[in-house]
Amino acid sequence: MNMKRTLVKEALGRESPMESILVKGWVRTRRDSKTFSFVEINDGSCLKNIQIVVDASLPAYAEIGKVTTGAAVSVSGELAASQGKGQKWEIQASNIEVYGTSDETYPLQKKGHSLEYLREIAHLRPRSNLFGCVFRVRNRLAFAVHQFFQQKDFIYVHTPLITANDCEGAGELFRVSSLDLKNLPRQEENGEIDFSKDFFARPTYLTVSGQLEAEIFATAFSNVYTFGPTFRAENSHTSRHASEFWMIEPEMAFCDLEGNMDLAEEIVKYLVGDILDNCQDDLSLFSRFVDKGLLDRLQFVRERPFKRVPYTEAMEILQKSGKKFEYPAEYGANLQSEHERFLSEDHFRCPVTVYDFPKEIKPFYMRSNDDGKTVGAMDLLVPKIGEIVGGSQREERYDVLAENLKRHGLDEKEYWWYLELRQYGTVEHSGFGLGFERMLMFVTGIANIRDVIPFARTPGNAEF
RNA sequence: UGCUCGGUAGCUCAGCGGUAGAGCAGGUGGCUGUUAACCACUUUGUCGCAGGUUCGAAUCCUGCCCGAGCAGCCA
Repeated sequence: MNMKRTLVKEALGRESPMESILVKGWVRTRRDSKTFSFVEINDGSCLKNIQIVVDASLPAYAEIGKVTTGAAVSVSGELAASQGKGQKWEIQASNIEVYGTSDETYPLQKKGHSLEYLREIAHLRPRSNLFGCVFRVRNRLAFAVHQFFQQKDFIYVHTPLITANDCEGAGELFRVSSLDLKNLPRQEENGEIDFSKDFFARPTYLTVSGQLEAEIFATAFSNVYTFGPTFRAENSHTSRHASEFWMIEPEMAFCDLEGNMDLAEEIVKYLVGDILDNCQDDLSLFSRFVDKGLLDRLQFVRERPFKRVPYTEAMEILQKSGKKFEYPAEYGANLQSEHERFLSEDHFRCPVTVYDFPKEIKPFYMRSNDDGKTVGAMDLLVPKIGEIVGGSQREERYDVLAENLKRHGLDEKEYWWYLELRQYGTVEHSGFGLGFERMLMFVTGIANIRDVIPFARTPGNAEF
């Protein structure tokens, strides 16, 4: 007979016992008694393990020595109310079969491990409690992103990962090439590398943003979003930067900066609320072991309105704060990490959207305001993490955009199609980038971006 | 890339000039409807690598490698 396997999540959520049940998973721990053993099994479907009672009178008990932490097993038996405290259900085993054994060298012993150590065993850490929670929440968060936009009839667009755009000013790029590094073709005139011989007949890179292409789709579908990987070759060693990360980039036609800020705040609240409603068990582990204030902060973010403040006013707040900053808060300067943290953690004590930044510190595509000094940019800052959203209203006026390209030293010809969007049926439009991993850090309380990515890519690290 | 901190048993860490320790994990025995089980006993080390100082270096110095934090860049 072929019995259907039941997931641990489903078994533990049962209202009634089951005469026969089959579960499969990995052994977390075993406790032996004289006449029976307790075995706890986890299959990743939820944080909790299911307790198996294996009586010494069973034929299979002869093999109980193989049922060690880390082993893959299959258990059949009866789902019954537990006689002990601590769990509602347990399985009285009639048979237990070991698929793959494990031994004392198994790196994930049933003791707390440091995050740094677990990072070094990225092939096994998903089997730990903490990372099980992280990646279940990651899954749910990705689902919620799509749900949010689909409910609003945004069109999901797949923008290219390989791009010829190298001058967005957004950090270093990874080059994509199929040229033989040991035998590079050279231009006769100047000896420089001849990229016309390369695969795409031009220099190409991994994308740092799908925004420009998303703008194309927004001027056809009105409301669109991208959700995919992006790449930055910056040599950053911080807890919030990775070389490969996922970004969510909505782009909306017929939408100004205010509508853009509305959407940014709405999605942050929505995602927080969705995780609060659907990942309670996982969140409870984070709030116990990672960040005691997590649940309060998430509730707060879901319920309370965010603050909104123009850049100029933000600078005044920083100047009047009397606080000594390493980098002085002066008009024309970028908001430093310490400034962002002061605004969201000390002054407003909630998420803050700063908008209307000096044009000198922002990219060419942002829309010039009538004051001639600022552009319609916005950053959404959250406590502990800082910038989680960065966006702007895009310059939709052909002449102004062409002038901006010139001012930034960029070649109009390279942006011919971007300019043509302003030549044919141009319209005000806006969008932003939401860092998926930063959102996940915010929602889980995990402090290091390397611990919310299954296999993190950072400078010098791409093993798994 | 700059500054700071760190690398000692499988893991977490103590030792900081006199020749290597604890807790946990593992092993053995006992006990128990147990639940990060408990009790007793017990195994384990190129002290990151390479030089140097010293009678003697895990300990001090130099270089290198690796990791972490902060800053810049940004999401």
